[in-house]
Amino acid sequence: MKPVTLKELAARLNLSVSTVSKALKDYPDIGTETKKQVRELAKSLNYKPNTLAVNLRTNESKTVGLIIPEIVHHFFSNVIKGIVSRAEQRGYLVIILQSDESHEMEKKQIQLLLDQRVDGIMISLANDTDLCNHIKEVLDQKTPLIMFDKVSKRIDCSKVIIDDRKAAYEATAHLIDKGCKRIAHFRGALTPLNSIDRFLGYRKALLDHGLEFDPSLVYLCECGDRSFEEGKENARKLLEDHKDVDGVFINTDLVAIGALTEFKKQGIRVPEDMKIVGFSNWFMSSVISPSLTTIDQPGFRMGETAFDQLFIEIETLKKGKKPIFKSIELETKLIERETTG
Amino acid sequence: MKPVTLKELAARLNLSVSTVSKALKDYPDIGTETKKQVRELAKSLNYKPNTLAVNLRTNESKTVGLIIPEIVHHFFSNVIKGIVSRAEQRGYLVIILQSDESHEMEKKQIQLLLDQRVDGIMISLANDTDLCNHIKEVLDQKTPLIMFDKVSKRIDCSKVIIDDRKAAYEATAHLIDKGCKRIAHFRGALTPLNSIDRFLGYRKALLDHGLEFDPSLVYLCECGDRSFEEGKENARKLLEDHKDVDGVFINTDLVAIGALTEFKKQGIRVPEDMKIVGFSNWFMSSVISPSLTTIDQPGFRMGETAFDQLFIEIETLKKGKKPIFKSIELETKLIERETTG
DNA sequence: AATTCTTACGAAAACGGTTTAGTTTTCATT
DNA sequence: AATGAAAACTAAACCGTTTTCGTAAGAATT
Repeated sequence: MKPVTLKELAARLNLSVSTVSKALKDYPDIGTETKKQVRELAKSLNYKPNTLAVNLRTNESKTVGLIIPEIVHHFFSNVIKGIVSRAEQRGYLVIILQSDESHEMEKKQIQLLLDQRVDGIMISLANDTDLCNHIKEVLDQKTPLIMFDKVSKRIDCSKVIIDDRKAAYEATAHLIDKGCKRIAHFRGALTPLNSIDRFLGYRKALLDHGLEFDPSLVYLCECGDRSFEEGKENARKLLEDHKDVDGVFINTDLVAIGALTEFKKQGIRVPEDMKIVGFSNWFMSSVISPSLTTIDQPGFRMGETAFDQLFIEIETLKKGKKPIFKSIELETKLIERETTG
Repeated sequence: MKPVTLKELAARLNLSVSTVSKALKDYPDIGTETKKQVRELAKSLNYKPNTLAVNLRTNESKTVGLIIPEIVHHFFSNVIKGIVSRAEQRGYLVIILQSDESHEMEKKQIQLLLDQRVDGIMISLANDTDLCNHIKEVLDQKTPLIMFDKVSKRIDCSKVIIDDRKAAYEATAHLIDKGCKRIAHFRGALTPLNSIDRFLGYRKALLDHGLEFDPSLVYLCECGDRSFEEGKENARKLLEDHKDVDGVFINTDLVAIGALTEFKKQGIRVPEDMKIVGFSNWFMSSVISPSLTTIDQPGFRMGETAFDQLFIEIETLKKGKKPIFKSIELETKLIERETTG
């Protein structure tokens, strides 16, 4: 019941292991008749090369690693899907690890992947990661690395991102276009580059359009498990603090939907009295009523792009060349729906 | 810049490769002084055993495969999370593949995983899978296999499931308890065992409680991408066809939320005029208004359990024993909320 | 007839560990 | 002095491929 090996094929055909190996790989120095025999026997015995041996010999594992902060998350699961689908096309397998937004975990997992000799690593950083020494080690080992979504400026590697600042600018400008005069912002956590940039885009849009930037109109939310509740709470506070607000740009759709729920509950008419723009284009956003205007954040495509770039770098490295690091910026798109109708 | 090998350590210490190997693995026949030296050098040179070589020699890869129909799915991403977390604790890595609900894909991916020599496989079947020859091959190769959620009776292996029939019975009985006299059911696709069992549980509950089973009250939905819309459509049809229905048990929360949305839109009061029970306990269900009564389907725990069982079987097999196949049934729980309040 | 070219195959090293089966040295036992 | 056992180490096989470097036989060239 042992799996068939080259050795066994060779023995049965009275050939050497090397001849059999070459025959199967279509080397030019093997006779056509021999090749035919070898192939037939291989097929009939259902021979499959032992990947473990091939990996050792060729020094590549045909697997890549993926580290994300949280698996159960609409955006990230789309990223996973994009990566997995592209990897499969190229004959690569994907190992997934979840950092749980913990810097310590991230460190361990990078070690795990390096120990496993993966051919490349893709990572979206945990919120609490700012020191990136553990990441540097990846580059030291010449293992190709792609950062996506939550990246660090301090690391010299390829990145796949969106222009959060520009997208947020567009979202806010859209509210202004639609006639909003006093626009609030529910921002994300303080450390991630993402939410900082979205905040900056929001502020710049205000100033560029001659509106005052009022820090008291900026509300914080962690955007974790309690996103929906945070949206409601922030909406409640906003209505208490500021009667004159007529628009709000919100860091994440789920928070936005929470806020929308609260607005409706309190009898605020959306979009007449209050316009809302979210971020991420979660599928529920198109389905609720009123449907949510939002920024489309292309998770699936980000995954695809990240893997494609990783693949390029793996191939380049195999040829002994030095890969060129790229920062790829994916287009976001404002999706106009009823909350700004 | 080459990674450090045993050979190099041996050369530096004037020892043989085998001594170094044993020293690092704490064999009893190596002197304490030698062990100390070896370990110190290994640490200072940052020696890491080459997993590829270890894998070949020990004939295990310390990786397991996971095949699911769809990654971007709340239930499955919870399963993934459960599996990944448990695997990591045990020093295993998880390779993820998505079958896209396609039997053909499933076949290819199983081959991929077997070729990769994973130590075990976990799978939730695609909807269109009924012939399971491709699965049999896994067992032929003595690769441990766990089926979860969508399983097949035809395969003799360990399974992790819930009692869909019982859960559906409980859901329906709850509606009856709350005074419903005429209860509809939005069922899932026709082939998966899951939705069949939920349907059967629904019917049995009706009959056991002296209510008539009326096939025209059963509506079909695919429960794919269009779930929400399907919920709305089915709700619309239901209201047209049957004025007297006062309760509905729905195959999936997302469909239920769609239906709820439609009911509200048409001025049907929930729960006064219409009571609803969903299935899966999606996080949105607790957050919408009125919040949705549902059956909690423990995705995370299912993932954990599936891996735990896989781990047991891998270990058993390593010892040369034959694993005992178990069918593990996880508890579901009725979560009472406002739609049956 | 001697030389060179092809053609078709095989031997063996290599990948980097693990493990079995020795081997040598030392020391205690009879 | 002969025997035995324990301690500490090594040689070598092995896992299953890949690939380099030969080599033998026959064909073609001079």
